[in-house]
Amino acid sequence: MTVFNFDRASKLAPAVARDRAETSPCSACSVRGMTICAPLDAQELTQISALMTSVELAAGSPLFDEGEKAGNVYNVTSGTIKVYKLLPDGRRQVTGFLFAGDFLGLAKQETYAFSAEAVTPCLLCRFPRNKLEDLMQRLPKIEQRLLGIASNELASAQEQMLLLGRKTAREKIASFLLMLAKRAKQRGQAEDPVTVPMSRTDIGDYLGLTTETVSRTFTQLKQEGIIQLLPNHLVKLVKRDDLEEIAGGF
Amino acid sequence: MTVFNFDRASKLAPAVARDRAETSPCSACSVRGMTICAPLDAQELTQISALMTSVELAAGSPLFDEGEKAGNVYNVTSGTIKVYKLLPDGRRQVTGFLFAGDFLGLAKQETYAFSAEAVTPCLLCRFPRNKLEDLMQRLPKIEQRLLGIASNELASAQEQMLLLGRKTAREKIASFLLMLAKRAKQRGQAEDPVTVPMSRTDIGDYLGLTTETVSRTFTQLKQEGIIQLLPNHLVKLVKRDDLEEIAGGF
DNA sequence: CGCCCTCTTGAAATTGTTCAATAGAGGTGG
DNA sequence: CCACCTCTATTGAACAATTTCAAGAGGGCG
Repeated sequence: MTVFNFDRASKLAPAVARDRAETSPCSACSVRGMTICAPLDAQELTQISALMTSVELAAGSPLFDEGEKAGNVYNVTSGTIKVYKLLPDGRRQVTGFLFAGDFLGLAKQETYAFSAEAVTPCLLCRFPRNKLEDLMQRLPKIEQRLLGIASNELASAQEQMLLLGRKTAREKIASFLLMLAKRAKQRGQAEDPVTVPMSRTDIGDYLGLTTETVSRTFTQLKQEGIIQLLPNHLVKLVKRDDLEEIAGGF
Repeated sequence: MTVFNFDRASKLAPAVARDRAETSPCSACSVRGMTICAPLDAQELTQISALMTSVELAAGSPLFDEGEKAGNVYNVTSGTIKVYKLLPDGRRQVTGFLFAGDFLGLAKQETYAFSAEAVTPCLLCRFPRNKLEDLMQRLPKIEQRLLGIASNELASAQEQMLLLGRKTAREKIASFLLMLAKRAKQRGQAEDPVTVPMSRTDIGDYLGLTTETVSRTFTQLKQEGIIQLLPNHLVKLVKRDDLEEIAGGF
């Protein structure tokens, strides 16, 4: 079994890493075009894949914790990861959700600035940071790509600050659903009945709301016929225009 | 007059740019060590300074607006800049304040993702983006530096999301004052009577609060003897430990 | 089939906002 | 140099959105 089969992961053991022997397994990677590997040719892929270890995570398993030594960076190949920060008393802010193709672990400092945990079963590619840095010296394309990724994340972070600081609960939920739809589309997945794999608590911690408010707002939108709550974590965006209107230009 | 005299700017015309003739004016730059120029030697400084134009901004003058073509990047050499996003109905989120030594204008996309405006009179170094990108090809050190800056900004952005999503007004104000003090210290300025150059409205728009709440919270902290509000936008952090306690691990 | 965890719903409480008025500070011109 | 004017900051009271506390319903997994 190759680790590059997606969306079939079930009954995964937590945080199992396995060595890889195949030559350039990356050539079969379905998310290659979206991530740090995108600008590399076949020969360079072989080089980077030599550094890579694949990691499986069961739903709910931690990938790393804030403050831990930042030894690795990751690429999500399937599943959903949440990234969060905690206050001393336990209040949590989810600062992002990561899906197939997303990059994770950028840290200028020696330690991670946030914790990361699997929301669903996940597959990731892991790269030791020091080795990747060595490779970057020889392949500046990677560094350029990383800078591009960081710029995009910075723009998203600002969008999220606008949401957290200035939007109402209703606007937050609308923005959130549209964001999920947009990102699903980007990675070639269905965007209309959009998959919402995370719990109400996670959504609340992402949007700066309580679970109750998230739940109430979903119900409200449902009763207005703007969305439908389907089984299997699916949400149908019945009146997408209304959602866009509510979200306020996201 | 060199543009590298700081803190004396007064009666500035808005957005005046002037060509520069001196060779490597950067050698006298007081913020060089903190910015993209940090890793460059004298000869490389000459190269980068050849691309540079200096810009003066009067307090309240815009530097650029969200959506505008992102033609330049900037380095703040003195003064305070605010960076913000707007909702269609005018609600504003200030996503950051920039001080001497800070870098501004990173944009993967063709257009700026935010607006920037001077809070106080400012001096900046301006670099055309395309020319800087050419130079980066030859001097990968710059790109590395930029990636480092972006990583730091990303970490700050996540800290700010935690603040916006999960902290109370009191905690937000405490965190804000400590952040200002910390950054003043970093650039070698007084950190105890800390300078708070921005208006209550700007602070509110940064912290996701109204001016009234900002004002009330300042008053409350003052009455508890935790801070003192001095003239000239100065705030004395009388009980810094209490502030740290209130801020909750920032 | 039943248990447990998540989600939903309700009512009360609270934080922060909104609306409104006053006080203060900085800048201008006489 | 002082008085005035305007913009910003402060303070108060009523209001509203969201949270908190509490209970019940639903759904998935063993």
